[in-house]
Amino acid sequence: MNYDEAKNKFISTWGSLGTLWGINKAMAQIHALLLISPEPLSMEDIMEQLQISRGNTSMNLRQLMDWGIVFKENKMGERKEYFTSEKDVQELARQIAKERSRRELQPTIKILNDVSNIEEDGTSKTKELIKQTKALHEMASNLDIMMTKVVGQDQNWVTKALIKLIK
Amino acid sequence: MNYDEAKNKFISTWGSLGTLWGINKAMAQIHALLLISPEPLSMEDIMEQLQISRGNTSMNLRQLMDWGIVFKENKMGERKEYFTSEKDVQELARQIAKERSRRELQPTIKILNDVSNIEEDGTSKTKELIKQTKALHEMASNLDIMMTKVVGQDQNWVTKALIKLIK
DNA sequence: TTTTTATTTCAATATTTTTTGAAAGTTTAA
DNA sequence: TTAAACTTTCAAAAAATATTGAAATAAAAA
Repeated sequence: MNYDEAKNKFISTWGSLGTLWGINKAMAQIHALLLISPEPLSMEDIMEQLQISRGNTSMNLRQLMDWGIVFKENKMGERKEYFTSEKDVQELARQIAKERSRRELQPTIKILNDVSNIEEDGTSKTKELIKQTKALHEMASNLDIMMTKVVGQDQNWVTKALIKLIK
Repeated sequence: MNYDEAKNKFISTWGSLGTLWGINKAMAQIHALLLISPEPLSMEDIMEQLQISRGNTSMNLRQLMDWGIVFKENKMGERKEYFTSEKDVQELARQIAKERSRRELQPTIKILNDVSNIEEDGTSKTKELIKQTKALHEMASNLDIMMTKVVGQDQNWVTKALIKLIK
């Protein structure tokens, strides 16, 4: 496998993986491209390399910046904007975990809490609803703690310790 | 909030959360419904409660069974098939983690490994590709270990210990 | 066997999501 | 100013995905 094959394979894998996790293909591919690019890229560069339209590129770059994993850069003397990705994968994971927690997990936890606190009326269906949503609430809360705290902690203690602990 | 409101809220939340994680709405809603139902439900029951077609119900029930989180049950003397969900949320999480690992994470890890093993040619772009895919490979491998081993281990040691460790 | 009850399949349809591209907007340079 | 370089917006089009429903299949009862 040569460089170009490897690069394309990586970008397309990352792209289809993205859709599987609720991030669209273009967004995931732009991110992949920036992640492995040693130099910042302009919108033109990205459009050309991924064969996507200007509008698409603009919108998805914006979203990546909203996620806090892609940044604008200006080259002196140049009007054009350039973009780079967060290059430290540990920090990348931390940022993604933080955002997914904020956008999905925390709202869900809130709803599970509301639902599990309805009034007990003695019927089995109410009992079951309360029981299951309480259990999900506890699990989601634990997951939230893990996601926002474990990931991105210094690699050399929690993660490594944990993995040793379990192997 | 009364029972019906709470139930609907739970089902629709679970449904829209599903799409965000690569599981379609109907599938997630069927699962939610079964999860809080004290009794097994027939296809008719599900169709009626969620207002979805027979074909849709059949296909998504099949997928849920493929995921190993919904089971067929037969009531004696009855021809109809009934369905239940895995009720233990810990076991549910373990099963989902296992399947996602098998379907997504492991194939990705394999590709990251292939890509990160291309021949070093001294150029900065090749260096960067190798460096980043190696880092992602390591992270994905760690995540895979965590997902398949930590989750679903007896609640009262790993998870609790971990959470205490980090708080 | 034939009929009845229930489930599955899949082409057609509907819905949702993504992408495009051109017009409008913005910013710097002339 | 006006022009040039570049970016954003958004309605329309395209693509991807989910859903329907009726015909085919299966399995049990009459």
